[in-house]
Parts: sequence; C-alpha cells; structure tokens
Amino acid sequence: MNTFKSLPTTKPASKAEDTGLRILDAALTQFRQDGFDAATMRGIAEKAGVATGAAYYYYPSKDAIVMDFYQRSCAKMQPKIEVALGNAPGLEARLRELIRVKLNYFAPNRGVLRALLRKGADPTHPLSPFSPETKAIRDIDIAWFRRIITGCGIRIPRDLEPQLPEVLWFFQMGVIFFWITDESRNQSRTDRLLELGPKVVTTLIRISALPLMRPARKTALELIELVRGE
Amino acid sequence: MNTFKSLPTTKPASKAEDTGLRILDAALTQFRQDGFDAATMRGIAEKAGVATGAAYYYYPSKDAIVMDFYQRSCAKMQPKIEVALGNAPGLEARLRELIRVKLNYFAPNRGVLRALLRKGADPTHPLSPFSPETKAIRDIDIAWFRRIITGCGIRIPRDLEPQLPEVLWFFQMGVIFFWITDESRNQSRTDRLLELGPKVVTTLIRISALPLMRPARKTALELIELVRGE
DNA sequence: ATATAAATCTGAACGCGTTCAACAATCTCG
DNA sequence: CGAGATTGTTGAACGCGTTCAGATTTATAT
Repeated sequence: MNTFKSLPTTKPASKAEDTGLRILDAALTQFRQDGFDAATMRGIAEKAGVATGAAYYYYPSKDAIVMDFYQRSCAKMQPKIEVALGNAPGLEARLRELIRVKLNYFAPNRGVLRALLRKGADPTHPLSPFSPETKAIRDIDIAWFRRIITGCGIRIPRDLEPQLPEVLWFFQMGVIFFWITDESRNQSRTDRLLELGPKVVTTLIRISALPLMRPARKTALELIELVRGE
Repeated sequence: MNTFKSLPTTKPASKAEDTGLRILDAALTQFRQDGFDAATMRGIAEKAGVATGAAYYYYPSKDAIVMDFYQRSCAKMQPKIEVALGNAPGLEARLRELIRVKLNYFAPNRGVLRALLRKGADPTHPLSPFSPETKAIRDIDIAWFRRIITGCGIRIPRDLEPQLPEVLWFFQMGVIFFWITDESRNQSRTDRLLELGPKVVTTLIRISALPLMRPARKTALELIELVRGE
C-alpha cells in the first residue's frame, strides 16, 4: 500500500517498537484528555489499533505506562537541567531553577504526574518516588543536588554535607507535590512557593552553620539519618 | 427462635444498626487478616451474613468503611489523649505523648491505617487527611496541638503562635506516615523517631524565638501561610 | 387489621484492570 | 526453501468495586 514504507523518516523503527510507542502515545493522550482513572486500557488499546491484551505485552500494567513516561521524561530532562544550572548563580537560584525546569517540563502532563504521585504515599508501590523501582531515577536526581551544593557561595557544615543532597531532593518532592495539587490560576501559588521555598532552605542552611547551632544541628542530623534509613 | 431476642445486653440496638456494625466488624477483621486490597466486598458481606449489595446500603464504598473506622477511632481516642497530656510536662513531652497515644491506639489496625494514608497523597480523595471530608477530625486534632502549646514552658513568638498548631499537626502526620511504613522490628525506628522528632521540633521553636532569627522567621512564616492555603 | 409508605435487603449486571490459552506473524538456521 | 523457535496479537474470561431494579421486611396511619 504505502510506497514509502521503507523510507525511514527518523528511525527505522521495528514494527514491534512502533506498536509499543503507539500504545504509549495513545495512553498519554487519553490520560491528558480524561485523566488517569477515567482512561481505560480498552480505550487505549483501541486508539492504538490493537486488541486489549496487546497492551499487556508491552506494559505489565496501566501503572507501568506512567512509569515509562516518567523514566523517559527524566532522561529527556537532563540536558535542560544542565543548561538551567549554568545560568544560575548561588545555591538559592540553582535550587529554584532545577525545580523550575522539572515543573515546566511536566506542565503539559500535570495530570499524569498526579496519577503517579497519588501512589507515592505507599513506598511499597512501584510507582512511589521512594520505591526500589524508581531508585535509578532518584539517584540521578539526587546527584544534581549534590552538584548544586558544591561550589555554591555558602559554607556547608561538614557533617551536614553528605545528607544535604537527599534532604534537598525531599524538599523538591514537596514542591512537586504542592504543584500537582495547586488549583490556583496558572498555579500562581507554586510560583510563590518557588520564590519562598529555596530562600527559606538556603537561610536554614546558613543558620545551621552558625557555631551556636552545633548542638541543635547534631540532633537534627540524627533525625535525618534515622528517616533516611539505617 | 431466640428467646432472649428482647433482652438488651448492652444496647437495644435496632436490627439495622446491628447489621451495619456487623458489616463494619467483618470488614475490619478481613482488613486486618488479608490487608485492605485483598479483602473483598463480597467476602465482607458474606462474613456479615448479608448479600453483596447490602454493604452498599450502609457504606457508599469500600473506602467509606475505613473512613468510619477512622472517625470512630478518633472519637474513642479523645479521653485517652486527655489522660496522657495530664501526665506530661513541657512541650516536648506533651508532643511525644499525644502522638504516642494515637500510635498505640491504631497499632492493632496499622494495616487499615496504611490503606487510609495510601490515598493521602491526593487531597482530592475523600480519605485524604487533607480532604474536606476529614476536616472535622482534623480540626479536633489541631485543637489538641493548640492546647499543647498554651502554658508549656516555652515562649512562642507571637507571629508563630497562630500557625504552630497546624504545623505540629503536620509533623504528627509525618510521624504517622513513617510509622505505617516502618518495617523495623517492633517498629523500633518509630520509637527512635518519637525520641528525636519532638526534641528537634521543640529546639527549632526555641531557636525561632531568638531575636536574631526574626527575619528568617518572618520568611518561614510566609512560606507556612502559603502552604496552608489562602 | 389492613393499606400504604418507608426502610432494608437481594443478586444479577456493568465496566474496570488483568490474565491466558490459542493463534498468527516473523525470524533462524539447516 | 521450510521446519521449528521466537515474537507478537487476539478476544474471551476472571475477579474486583459498584449499581440498581425489584423483592422483602418493618413502621405508620387509618
């Protein structure tokens, strides 16, 4: 039928690969349109032009589609983060820009991300940002925060330094959480949070470095280590 | 059949009321035994000796059963909290005891609570501790924290005082969250968290009251007000 | 006691995510 | 080329939470 069938436009994608992408694409379209819950696997499969069961050959579950989206997103975000950090001086600005890049990137799929973080409460759930399944992504994320604090203008206490990247990652998670549930016009409240949050975090780090604060910092560190795991 | 049918043992519970309680009881038993997800409405109804649909005459959904359990628990916990607070001197101890009462009370139903807080990520969800549906319970909870800070040994900054109860409530939520996902033996990590957490919180409040900290506190307060909602 | 209304209960049915035996297409290698 | 293995695809079926039209029991009023 198609005389151009052997003309590779971008990639000589195999038929199977193509089917998988069509399913992913159909799913994301449906998620955006109807929301995660209202979208059905039958509908997604139909839109992708396959039988219901076929979707399960490519994705073990409906959740797994969201997971795949999340992984691909993180990969594609790396260069954007690189750029954003280059233009930002100091810890506060870097923190803000790092998070802003993510929110901007996810913006068209806020609903999809909501579905993902809905399960986030349960670290047992594979989709949770705390689950073993998401560890690879989490580690990449945390590495960015480690990079942010090295060579920023602020003196980081020695004992705090190893814990700080994960703490900042946790803060970032909080902001994302706030964002996906922010129903204010244009998510203006999130804008404000991006102003205030990094400022407060930076100030807290500064305060924690004060000699007077040493005992309090030690106790807080114990708490952080406890929550992080043994 | 039953010659004692008009002999009220505890309460002259109407037949309907009795059926409702039987369903609740059957459900909680199943939840504890198989977990929330594995327990089925059909199984619960059967165990309660009614048809599947009957459960839906008393509870609009499976989640609603957990909600009812949560509400009843909170009501029954009030006197226990009263007692616990009476024996605890100072903010730190009171904070610790208040939370400990709740964990102790919920201990046999940790799995049920897990099911409840699993949905907590989504403030849209009725079962979320942040949802409008749970506001009544939340307000009662927060009132306890308001009581805790009045007349405790610590000077609370004027501007912080109105926000503090909700902040402490949030801290409590964090501890509960930690607890339901704590898989250490006898939840020993939670024990440690109960040691450290209230100590850190109390220290932070003390620090925030320092004259030097006024500007930082003001910024942090802005953040708190933003997150609390407008 | 009887008729009418209200409360309580039933079980089949619906749509969902998911599974699976069977089938078709494609690839592998003699 | 062609037989066997591998990969991809189908659609019916399962168990789930939930719904609902109707049956049954209980309360109320005459």
